[in-house]
Amino acid sequence: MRLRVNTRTESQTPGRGLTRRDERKLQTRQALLRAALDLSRQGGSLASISLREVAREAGVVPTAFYRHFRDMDELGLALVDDVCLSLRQVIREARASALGARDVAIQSSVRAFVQYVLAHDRAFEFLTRERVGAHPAVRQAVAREIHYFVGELVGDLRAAPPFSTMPSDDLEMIAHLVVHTVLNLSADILELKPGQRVRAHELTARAIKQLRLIFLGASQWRPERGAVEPLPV
Amino acid sequence: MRLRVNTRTESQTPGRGLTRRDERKLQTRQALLRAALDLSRQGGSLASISLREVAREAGVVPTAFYRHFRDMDELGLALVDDVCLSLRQVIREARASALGARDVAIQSSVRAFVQYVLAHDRAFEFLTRERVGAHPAVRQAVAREIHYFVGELVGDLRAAPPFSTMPSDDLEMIAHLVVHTVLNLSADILELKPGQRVRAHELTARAIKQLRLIFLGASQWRPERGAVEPLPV
DNA sequence: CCGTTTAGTGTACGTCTGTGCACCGATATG
DNA sequence: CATATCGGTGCACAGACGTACACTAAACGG
Repeated sequence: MRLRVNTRTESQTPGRGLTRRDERKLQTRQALLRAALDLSRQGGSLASISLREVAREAGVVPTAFYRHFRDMDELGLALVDDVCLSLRQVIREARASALGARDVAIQSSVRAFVQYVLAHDRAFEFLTRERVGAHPAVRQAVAREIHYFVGELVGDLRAAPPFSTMPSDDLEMIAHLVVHTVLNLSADILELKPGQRVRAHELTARAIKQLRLIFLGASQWRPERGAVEPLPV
Repeated sequence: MRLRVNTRTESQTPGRGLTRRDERKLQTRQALLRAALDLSRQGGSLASISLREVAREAGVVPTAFYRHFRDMDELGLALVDDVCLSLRQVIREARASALGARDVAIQSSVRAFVQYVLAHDRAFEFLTRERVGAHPAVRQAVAREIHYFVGELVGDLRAAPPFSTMPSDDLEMIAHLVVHTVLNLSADILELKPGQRVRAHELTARAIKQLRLIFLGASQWRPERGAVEPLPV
């Protein structure tokens, strides 16, 4: 049963816009993506859910799946793109507000981040899981996204006093550490059952301390001593 | 076709020893565990392999599986125990040798760790993956193991000068950061294709720097400034 | 020695899976 | 307005899955 919305041939998006068919197609495509996201949440991972389940959840017959994706692998990649796209927006805002005074900024932006994680829990859960999940291509896509994000943080840091004179290697090393500390916080928080807000606060407090410690170390960091000899083996 | 090894009724393990049956059983039990480990490696995760696959790989008929485990979930838990047991030994040695001079110890013990990871790649790969895998019980088991390990590191650190006077909270916060930095290194290295030793060295060097930075921060850490106010929300 | 126990076998089932194919009907297009 | 396009449907199939059951034979304990 499908409602006929409008019989008039109105092309609300004049020249380059989507046709009604394209619009419909995009709609079920996103229904499939959403279904996969939801199922992979309760099912544990992408690898443990089936094409048929996804189609069923999306309200579509199994074979219709192929009009959008070749297989579950391809859907996985699309899902990474989709999730990361909507997340970048959100992260960019957080970054923007974190460029103030150092010490107080750590606390406030970590808290903002935690709020983002809780608000977009399905997305973060998906990423943390598929980062080490079964599909190599999906893993790489997530890794690329994280790398990209580390790069952005490097850019941000370079603007601040202690980092402006630092070699790129060291800067990236620090950004990498920061990002993974935060991702780790995210994973820990998402592991909690819905009721445990107290525990979430403990975890957040710990992460804040960890970041403070990292920035404390960074302020004392002397690049030249950081040289590491090659492996003797 | 099975060889009859010995017709004599010899009880080589006199009183408390295993009977021949128990011995046989334990043997196929470990064949099942090994099969699951191998398959979960190439298949991507425990969740994406089947009971039948495991049985096949172990060289037994599917229904024989039930003589050892109720289902794949239970095997997963057993596998965590098994893998962690054999790993603790190895880690304990690494810990023991890391209690020397601080700065040089970081470098050498990280390198030792990397060697351990490469030598026990199947085990580490399994743990990194199932840490955020599909089975909640398995996830918790891995988390418990990591927590246990953090505790051990706390004990080690307490022996050294800058940490002996530090509150337990802060000490645990630092140990947690160290452990996860190292786990992260492990995950990154295992993601590499077999041929990329150069890249492995880069990753190791970065992790060494990160740990140096952490310990640098730790040496400057003032506990009283670390207080974090409760969430306003 | 003889009866009991039990790890592993073989067969059999119902269910679910991915996917090929022919088809429909709404939409787009010349 | 006639025609071509194409997202979604329905059916069919072979194969893999988990698991129940009856069974065999080797090792056990009295």
